[in-house]
Amino acid sequence: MPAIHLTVDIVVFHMLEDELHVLLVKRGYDPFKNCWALPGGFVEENEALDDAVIRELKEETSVTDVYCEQLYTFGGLGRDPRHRTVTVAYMALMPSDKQPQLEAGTDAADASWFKVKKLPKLAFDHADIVAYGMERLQNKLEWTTAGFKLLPKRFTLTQLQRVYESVLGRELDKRNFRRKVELLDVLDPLEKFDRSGSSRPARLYEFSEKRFEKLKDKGILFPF
Amino acid sequence: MPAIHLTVDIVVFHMLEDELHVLLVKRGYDPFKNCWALPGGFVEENEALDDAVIRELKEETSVTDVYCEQLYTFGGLGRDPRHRTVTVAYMALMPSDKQPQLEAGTDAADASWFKVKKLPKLAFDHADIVAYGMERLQNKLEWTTAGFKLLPKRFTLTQLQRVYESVLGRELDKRNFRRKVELLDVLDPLEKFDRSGSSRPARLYEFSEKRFEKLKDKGILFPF
DNA sequence: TGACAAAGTGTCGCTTCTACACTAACATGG
DNA sequence: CCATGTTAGTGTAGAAGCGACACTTTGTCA
Repeated sequence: MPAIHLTVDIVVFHMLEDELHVLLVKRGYDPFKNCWALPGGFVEENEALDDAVIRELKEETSVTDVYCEQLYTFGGLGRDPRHRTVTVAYMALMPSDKQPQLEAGTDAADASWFKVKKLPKLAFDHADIVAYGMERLQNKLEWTTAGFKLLPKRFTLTQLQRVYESVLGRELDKRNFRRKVELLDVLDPLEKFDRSGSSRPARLYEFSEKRFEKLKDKGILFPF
Repeated sequence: MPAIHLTVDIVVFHMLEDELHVLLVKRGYDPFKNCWALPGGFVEENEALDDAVIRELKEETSVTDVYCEQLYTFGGLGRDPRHRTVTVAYMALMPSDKQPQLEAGTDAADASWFKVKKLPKLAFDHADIVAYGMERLQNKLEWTTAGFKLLPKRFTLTQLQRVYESVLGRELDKRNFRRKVELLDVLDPLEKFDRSGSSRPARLYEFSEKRFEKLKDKGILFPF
């Protein structure tokens, strides 16, 4: 059967200083040597696609247990100047309390986080892949709990709002946002406060999977 | 690089007698010989994924120019009992005025349409793929013009409503449905009527791509 | 020409969305 | 310890959209 090379590429999203970032690695080899690219690599013969993603993520960030989701498969001709390569793109949502150790992987000389607003030129068609990932993330934000997956276990409502603003690319009204969140009734308020700022401390919340399941059982859709 | 076989499989949707149907082919070879399966086949080395879909569709139905969209890539181990096979699933929307010539293709002994409500047992994980396609179609119906792509060029409002009902799997209120359609303002009413029934003839409409583009320019989302 | 069958048409109450401004609580520094 | 700065936290009113609901019109066919 035809010699088609199969890879996975991963758009890893992460909140840093209230802004959405994407993980990029600097390529150590040709093609596109020294160019920034998405983390990823070849799928092994006895490895499910999802497992390849988990493996690559671990190799590049030493992080496990993050939310992953398949985006799209890019299979045009001429994507890779050397071989016929088809790539299955994924996105991953890395909570901001996970501390990824950005390690130079086997085929990556360097790795770092870039604001989605200010990405460098990317190798292959990776700019398209990031754009697709952003679109998917924006959509998912509105009817799933994807937003919480970018936050630490305990977070303030303002932090949550910043996620939505940074992903959607526009400012939201504080009172409307909080009303919607309250109506959802999926957050457990804690008796703890975030005292890291230099003003009034904000209450911390936890996302409650249990309450969320109840909503789904009732057939209530996510109104974000 | 690893010997991974890459295929495409296509969920072809079609309206027959006001009901949503899916095209299936009876497999002529093992594995799953004589079992019903989705049309599809191997991707060739110098062929883009989208082109492979177009080719397969033409081979199985002799139909060209239908709307196609990638769904998801199924890449688990053990999908195919013989080789490691990854399949990129697509869906196609075939308008009900296209007359597909269901031809026995090279690897298909027989082909026919099945109601989505009454599918036979399917080969491989094709049942999962159809389910995924249905979900996608249901979602797209609500915020895109996918519904019109299953209809002939000229159609009645009742025909349009039947598409929505058959895809969504529930009945809709005639007046509410028509109000929404009217508000959308993307249909051109014709001075022609459908006289095929045995009662009051229904006005025919055409979907207007031009009007739809205007809506998008204004930033108005599709409220279906 | 009468019976049948599908086409076509409006309203009202309810829910949901957006726009909008002030007070409360804590930290910091003089 | 008090004044200042900064973010947290809170409610309402008007507009728009949604679902539920029944009857008249217009053609076909026997």
